[in-house]
Amino acid sequence: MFEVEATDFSLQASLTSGQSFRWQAHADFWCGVIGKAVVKVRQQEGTLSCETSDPAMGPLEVRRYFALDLDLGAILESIDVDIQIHQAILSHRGLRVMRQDPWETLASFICASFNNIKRIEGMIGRLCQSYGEALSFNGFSSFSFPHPERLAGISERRLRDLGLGYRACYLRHTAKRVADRKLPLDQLQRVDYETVRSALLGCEGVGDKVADCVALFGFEKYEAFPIDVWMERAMRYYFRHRKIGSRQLHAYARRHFGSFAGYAQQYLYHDVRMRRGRDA
DNA sequence: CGCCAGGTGCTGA
DNA sequence: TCAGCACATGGC
Repeated sequence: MFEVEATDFSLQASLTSGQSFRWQAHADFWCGVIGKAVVKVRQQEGTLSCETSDPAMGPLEVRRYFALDLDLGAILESIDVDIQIHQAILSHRGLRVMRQDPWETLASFICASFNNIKRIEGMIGRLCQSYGEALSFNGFSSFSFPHPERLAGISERRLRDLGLGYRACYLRHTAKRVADRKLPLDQLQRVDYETVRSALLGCEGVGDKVADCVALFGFEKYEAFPIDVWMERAMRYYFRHRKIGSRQLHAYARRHFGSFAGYAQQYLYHDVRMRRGRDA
């Protein structure tokens, strides 16, 4: 058991804002998996109390995962440029874009396309249960996210049996590309947004939106601005009646919000979803 | 039952 | 370049 100082942070908002799919809420804590570590986290005001199955998962790693090292105040100030985003910031202050594993993020958001969060969680849960490593900790059992090498060897049929639908072949194809190092995820860590984005677009099942999600949640590319159906709703605020292409919508968002547009996106996304009732 | 969900790929103009 | 369409599945 260890504690991590976490000021200007909302565990609840961060974990319910649709960036991750594997954390489960309990009475007064959250349970999830980071890498190979089962992690129990409880937030009491400015402190996170953590318990974990893996000694390699310490305060530094938790701090990194939840991006507690970033100056959220400065980021929010930079994107606080209109009334809509201002309201979203007031409502969800403390929401942070987490630093998730690139492969898990890529695989997860391929599954997320044209789908709802409830079902995405179910699909990914079954994927981990079937092909991940069993993990346990204090009565909690869970699974690691399966490696690309493992998923590359699973037939499309088996993946479809998990309920992945037509995404099964996309996931299999992408797992192969990563396993064969045609898509070297570890080398993408320090290249710029456009390079990450175009590399990801080479995968089947990865279009503009998925590439932006992976760039933002898996590669810390804060200028990425994923636009899904919820974000299109939020963006109507800026373009009332004018019909506008998604390409221009994207360009506008990046100009309007600046280099942390991805943070603005996450606040707006969470806000519009909370208002209109979760999931459909 | 019809509609919707953190879209993408393919086709034809 | 862009609209129109098919694609699986489960919750509401």
